[in-house]
Amino acid sequence: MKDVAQAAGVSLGTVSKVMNGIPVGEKYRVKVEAAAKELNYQINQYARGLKTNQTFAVALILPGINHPFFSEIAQHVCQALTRRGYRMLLYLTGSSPEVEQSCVQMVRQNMVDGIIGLTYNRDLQLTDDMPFVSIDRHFSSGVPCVSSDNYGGGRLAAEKLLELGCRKVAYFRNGTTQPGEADKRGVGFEQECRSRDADFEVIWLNDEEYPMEEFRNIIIDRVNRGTFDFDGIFCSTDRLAVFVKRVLTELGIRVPEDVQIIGFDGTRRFGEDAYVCSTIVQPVATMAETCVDLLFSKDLSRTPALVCLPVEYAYGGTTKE
Amino acid sequence: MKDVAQAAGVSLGTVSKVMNGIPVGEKYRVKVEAAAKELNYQINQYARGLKTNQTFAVALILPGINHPFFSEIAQHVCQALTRRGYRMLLYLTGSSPEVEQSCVQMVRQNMVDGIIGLTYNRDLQLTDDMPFVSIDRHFSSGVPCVSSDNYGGGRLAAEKLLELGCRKVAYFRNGTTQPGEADKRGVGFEQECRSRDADFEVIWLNDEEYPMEEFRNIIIDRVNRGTFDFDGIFCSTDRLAVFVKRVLTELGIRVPEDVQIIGFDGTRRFGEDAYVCSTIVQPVATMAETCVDLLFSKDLSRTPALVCLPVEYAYGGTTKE
DNA sequence: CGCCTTATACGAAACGTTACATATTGCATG
DNA sequence: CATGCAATATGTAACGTTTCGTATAAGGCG
Repeated sequence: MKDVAQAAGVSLGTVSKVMNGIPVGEKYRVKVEAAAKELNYQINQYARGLKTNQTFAVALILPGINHPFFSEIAQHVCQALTRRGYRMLLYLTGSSPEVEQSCVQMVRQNMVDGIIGLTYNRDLQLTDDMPFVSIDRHFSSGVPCVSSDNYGGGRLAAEKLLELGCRKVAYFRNGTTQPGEADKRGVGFEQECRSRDADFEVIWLNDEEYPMEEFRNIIIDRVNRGTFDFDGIFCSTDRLAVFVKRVLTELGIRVPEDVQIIGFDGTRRFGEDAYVCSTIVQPVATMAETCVDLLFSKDLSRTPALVCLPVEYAYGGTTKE
Repeated sequence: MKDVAQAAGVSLGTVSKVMNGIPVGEKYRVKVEAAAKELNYQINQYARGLKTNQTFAVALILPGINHPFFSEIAQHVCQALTRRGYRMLLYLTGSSPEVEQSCVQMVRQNMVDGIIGLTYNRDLQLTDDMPFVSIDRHFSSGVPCVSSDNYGGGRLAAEKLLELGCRKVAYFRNGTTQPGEADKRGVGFEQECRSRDADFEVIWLNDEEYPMEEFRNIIIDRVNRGTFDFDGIFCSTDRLAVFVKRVLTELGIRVPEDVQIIGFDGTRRFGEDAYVCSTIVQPVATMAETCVDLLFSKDLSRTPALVCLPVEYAYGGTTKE
């Protein structure tokens, strides 16, 4: 910058103004721009960040990125940020609370302007001076949380299964014991079943103790005992739904003729528009963009604490319709 | 840091040393560490970066992240970087040369310590002072390129198809006209066919002009004319392979009984270990880690210009075995 | 006990910006 | 033509680190 100033015969302050688009005398601006191009000058964001405490960077914290749901979130968050001239730091935690905490730590050091996080650590210490938007997890304090309508999705799943003729339905759930918005899927499902006086059961395996494979044993066990009397299953994720479908098929139980299955997420087949199973579709793109919007809303404290985006049902072959 | 120094009754230099793990008198170290914890001191990476020109950040440039191949790359690169105490900036280009160039630009401003890029822009201007490792694209200058053994993969595909009994095989390719390492898939395929005196044909659609859907028209057209005489197809990507399989199935052509198909990448079904099609598997994890290794190798100029990682064939239902 | 050597903490300068107070310019007015 | 005022460029002091030359303390030896 010093070189540019010298080459253009102006002061540093003037160069600074030009680089920031602050109005400056026409002839000066031209000279500075010429000199900058000539010298291939690149502004040093680290010096700027040091001075302004603005870094034009946002951190995205995710458990991983190998799941379509996560990678879609990342994709849309990244695009939304780029559109606003921001860049994205990606942190992958593997769902480990410790790693999650250390991310927040790192993120503070790196002085990003904000964080968007899909975390599981219930005691995550976030500094109140750091804009934070959470996905699928409602923190106590004034951190906004965006999620899809998990409760409504649960109800919708029950409604669909029952309207498609199921007599006894089940909710299969795996995942962490850490409380999150996703819990409401089960709540909605139960309530809808109750209000319809329908027979239902909940089978919940937390994956701290059991791998998803454990569902296989449970199913086989109940089949053997003759207590596998469901004709409709709502699974907490598409991943689980696909797995359950496979197990049932292996056992000679037909899907969807004998048992109908609905998943949650809206995961599509690779290279196709079709869904991997009948499912409750989360509006991932909208969720991601809402996160970014929220992060940039001027007054974070006066912002809605919980943004709940609408879900919809989609047919994917594991239900009759 | 000033506060910490004051609280500990030492100078800034001493605090700096403690924070960087440089040996310092025991009693000083203890006092400084206590004060730092007390004041919840966080080092300011921007100030440090300004001074040292080391940012402990690496940029990963990808076309997008919605494709399993890309997201796996991102996942492993991120993990490898984290393991080394680095963080990752993610840039998504959508395969646009302009965006790719502007990424390099941004990346220079942000003063990352290096770039790993999967780019298509053949005239990408990279500064020679910036460590750059390329995936699947061999630049002229001293930028190392890591890719899987595309040539060998092409030969392997031909070998497999022919050994599984195919009499006339084809290479279906879509993608950019921009030259890249992936071109060698076709070269290897052709050579293996020639050396076996086998009948083969190449159908290449660049997606600047045609969407992948165009393959449907070509296939239908040839079926109608009676010139669809292949019994083995090697597709440049799994994506294309899956598509072609679907088209053939729609036309009543059985896969793999009538036509066997091999793809490229090693994409797995969602939630299963199985591959989406019979395929040549790229060692994505190794590729990603090699990129990071290369980026950190002391003397980038004396580093191999092209690292070629072994591929392997995997059965995925679209071949007889 | 004093001097010299070695080790180690100190202090100031610098990294590349921005922002504010000050100086300069240009222009209109009396 | 001098004066005053507005507009605009200049110069300088930070921002929070690291680094390096200098000063100080500690320890060993004569």
